[in-house]
Amino acid sequence: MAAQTQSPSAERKRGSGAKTVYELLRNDILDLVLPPGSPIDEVQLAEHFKMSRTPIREALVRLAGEGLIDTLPNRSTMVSNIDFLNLHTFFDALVLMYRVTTKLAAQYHRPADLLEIKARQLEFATAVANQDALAMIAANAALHSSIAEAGHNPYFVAVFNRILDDGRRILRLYYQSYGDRLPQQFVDEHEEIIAAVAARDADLADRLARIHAEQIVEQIQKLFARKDRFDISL
Amino acid sequence: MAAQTQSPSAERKRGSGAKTVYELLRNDILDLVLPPGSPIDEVQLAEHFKMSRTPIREALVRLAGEGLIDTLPNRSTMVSNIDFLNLHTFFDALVLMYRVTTKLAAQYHRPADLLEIKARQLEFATAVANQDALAMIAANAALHSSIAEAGHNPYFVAVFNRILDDGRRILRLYYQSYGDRLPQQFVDEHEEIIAAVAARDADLADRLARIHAEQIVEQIQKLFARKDRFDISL
DNA sequence: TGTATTTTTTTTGTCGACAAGAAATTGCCC
DNA sequence: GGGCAATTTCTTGTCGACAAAAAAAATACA
Repeated sequence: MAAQTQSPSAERKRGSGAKTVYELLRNDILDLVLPPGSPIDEVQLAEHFKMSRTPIREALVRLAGEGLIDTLPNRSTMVSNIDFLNLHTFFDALVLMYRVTTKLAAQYHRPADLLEIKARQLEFATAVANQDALAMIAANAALHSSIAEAGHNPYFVAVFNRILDDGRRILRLYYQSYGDRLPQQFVDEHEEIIAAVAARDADLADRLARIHAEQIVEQIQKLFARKDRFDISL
Repeated sequence: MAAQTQSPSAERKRGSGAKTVYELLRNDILDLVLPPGSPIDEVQLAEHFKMSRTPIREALVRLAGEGLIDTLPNRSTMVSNIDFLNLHTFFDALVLMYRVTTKLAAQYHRPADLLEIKARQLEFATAVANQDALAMIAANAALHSSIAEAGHNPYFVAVFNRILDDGRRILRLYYQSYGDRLPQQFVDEHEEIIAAVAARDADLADRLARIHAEQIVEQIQKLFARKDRFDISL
């Protein structure tokens, strides 16, 4: 029923089947092309991508492992819901992981990491300049993910990526369009954080990350408050 | 080649195939019945469990998602290695997550959580009394996992479980037998932590968790130092 | 008309088979 | 005897088909 994005390429290589389906579905879920609750039909996906159900199934198992889809035994599977009732757990995790990963990045980053981080920051700034909300959200997540990678702690990288994924969905839900000047402020704050990381100033990086994270939390809460005033349906 | 534990039950229900294989393999990996590097053969597992390769495959995909096995494209898959060169990342994550989850448990636990925690603590004490190292390791992980659950933050629960899984493997590697008096000390420390959680004293819980975690880290480092003296092969 | 029961439909879980990729083996040439 | 190419073997990735479970629809009965 829901029209997926990409067209199925003419010829697929062996082993690429599950991977491509996984990545496309994942992006559609995170960008809310497939909003929470959307039914996921194996046969439909199979004929859409012109492959058998087996690789589709593998992609779904992976997505279920990441908590992006829910599978009822023997029955339907659908895009997982966002738990708005417990947003504070999301905020707690977001702030702490922003701080920890940024601090570790300041301590343990290597030259190549900085190049990656700066490339991501450039993408973010470009998205802001283009007023492309969707690209901005994705680029922001990618930037902070690259900072986490620079900390070289696989445990923190894994959680943080999961948190950022949920953040992408939540932000996408409320960022229809934005005329605010906040994005530019975020660009500036990112620059400060990157400078602290590059200078290996762990304490400063921690402090800046905390401020940045709390500002994001505050911003999301504001968006929610505004939204709540408009629709009472939830 | 490697002899798995459980015998394949006579009749399996629909939908239980992948789940049982997943759980059995998982336990064998965490208890080092299947040590790092062990080859995982799909057909062999299939005939051992008397089912087709499909459910086996699903179990393997899940395990790969958790990082417990590595899959070479088009080629063999094997139990993932433990990264001894970067143990400090493990220690960093362990200490922080011990602290955070225990603190949150003190703040947000509900009555049912405490019952669960105490049941786990009892299991741990029993394993210590029985001098059953393997059971002790598993019970210790289960106890701290239940404390994390009491914090009701799914992000932290997920990472922490992953950390505890790796911890099970690492500890199993060095705990052939232990005559030390440490286990009893751990029992006592657990009691203190649980009391702090029950009293909703977040700061005390944090402090106790930190001490406990750092002691565990120290203990592991000692084991490693001793081990290193004996075998030079690594 | 409302409810319980049977039947049909829909979707998943499992199976056996086949083909592609990569390693191991063999054969060939020097 | 050693190095290189062709071949075989071995494992995985993919396919189409079938059967079990659960929901939906249809039927029977009060």
